[in-house]
Amino acid sequence: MPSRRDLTLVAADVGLKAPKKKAPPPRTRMTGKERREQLLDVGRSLFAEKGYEGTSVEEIASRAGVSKPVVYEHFGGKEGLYAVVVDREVSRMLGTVTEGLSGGTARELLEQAAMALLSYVENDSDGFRILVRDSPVASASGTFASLISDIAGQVEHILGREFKTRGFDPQLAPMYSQMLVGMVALTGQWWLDAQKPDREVVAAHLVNLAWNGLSGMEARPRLSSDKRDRT
Amino acid sequence: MPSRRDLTLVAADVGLKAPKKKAPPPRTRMTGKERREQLLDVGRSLFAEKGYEGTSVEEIASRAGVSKPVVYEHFGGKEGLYAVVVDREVSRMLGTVTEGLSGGTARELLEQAAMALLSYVENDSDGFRILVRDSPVASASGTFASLISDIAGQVEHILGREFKTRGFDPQLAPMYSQMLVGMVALTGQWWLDAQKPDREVVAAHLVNLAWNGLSGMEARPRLSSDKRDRT
DNA sequence: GCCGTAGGTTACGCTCGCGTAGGTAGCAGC
DNA sequence: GCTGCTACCTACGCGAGCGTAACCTACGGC
Repeated sequence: MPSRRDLTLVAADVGLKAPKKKAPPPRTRMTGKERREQLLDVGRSLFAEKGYEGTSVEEIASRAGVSKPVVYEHFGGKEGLYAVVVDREVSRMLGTVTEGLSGGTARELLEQAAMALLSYVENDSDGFRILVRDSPVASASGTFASLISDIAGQVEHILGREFKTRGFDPQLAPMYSQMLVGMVALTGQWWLDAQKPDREVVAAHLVNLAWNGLSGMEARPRLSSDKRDRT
Repeated sequence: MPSRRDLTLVAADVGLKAPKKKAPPPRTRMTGKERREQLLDVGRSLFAEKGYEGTSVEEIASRAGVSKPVVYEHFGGKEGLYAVVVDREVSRMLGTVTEGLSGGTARELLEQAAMALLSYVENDSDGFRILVRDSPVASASGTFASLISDIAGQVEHILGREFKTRGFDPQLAPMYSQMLVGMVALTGQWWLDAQKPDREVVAAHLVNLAWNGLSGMEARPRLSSDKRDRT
């Protein structure tokens, strides 16, 4: 038996790789941390593309240029990896949004939130896709609650406060949170597909509907932070 | 047709034990049509509960009190069954909504649509759950488009017309469709979970936000068709 | 009463994908 | 140069689940 394993490193990249879109993995040796991050990246991308169940551990490993046990070494399994990916993505999204809020009037806050959220969608579209999809077992087990629905729960508090000062029943905040989040979420998905209008334009229209309602909609809405003239 | 069939029919309706989880299979013999309908019912319920991939053909068959090949006989496979279930559900939903529209002002149409949609959610919650979930391979293949997003496309036309008469750019109709549909869809999901307010109340608030916007919201909105006093 | 057919069954083959056992290559540090 | 640790590998066990082949059975027509 030839024990010169380093040759396999050379031979590997020409290898009989999986179907189509495959780049020759350089088969590098990384530190634990590096590999872990890389696996998270690869996993995020694949989960976004094919969903949790549609993604196999083997594919993740192969895309990362390693073999399955490496994944199990780091995350204990598919669900472990997924959990970390989702957790990171949730906080990344919430971070992006809360960071984007600089205060001001309610209307301004709304605009800022819309812009921040669309930024997240644009910059981290894979993450957004994952959040929008239903979770692996969560949706199967017992009550039906998507990740976004959970996230909408986070909005309750902000909205609840605003409701109170405006004299509305704060008990209704959850419901309105769902409405607003649903509005943004589906629009975000649609926007990802047909990337037609710029982020600012989408945000302006989003705010237009949410703030003015159908009855008071402006034909060419603009964000208050925006100086340009747009459709 | 006078027949001993009747006996099996009597036994058959015992087989329509949709609500509960498991029961000893009564092992009835049905006609092709009956079995087909039953399988569709069972399939709908299971797909709603566990999603497409989470549901096995075996489980469908067993829940219907038959063996697997029966399913293949009728639908050619899991995907075939799913396709029929989805197709029926889409048209059932669209039917419910369009039926609920009796015309009038834009505002009235909106109210009617909201009420009709919530009726659908209430009466056919399994179907709604399926529509809200992502499709089997559709989401995996190429571009990302959920069923609801497709449905939102149907709304474009109605909205487009309204936009034209109101002097808005009808090119923007798709975007606003997504917003409105997303709003209703997520609210519907949330409502299924915590069945808190009555349908009329949810509809009233839905219309409140969609029509008046956050800036002009009423604290205790009512549908114009509603005579009662509500929160 | 016989028999065709609709409705159904049991029993398999096969693939995919999860998770694991057990071994190998390089890079410390003494 | 041996020891040992970290990163990584090949190779398998195994169950779930799709789909099929082949056989069974009761009912209703003639």
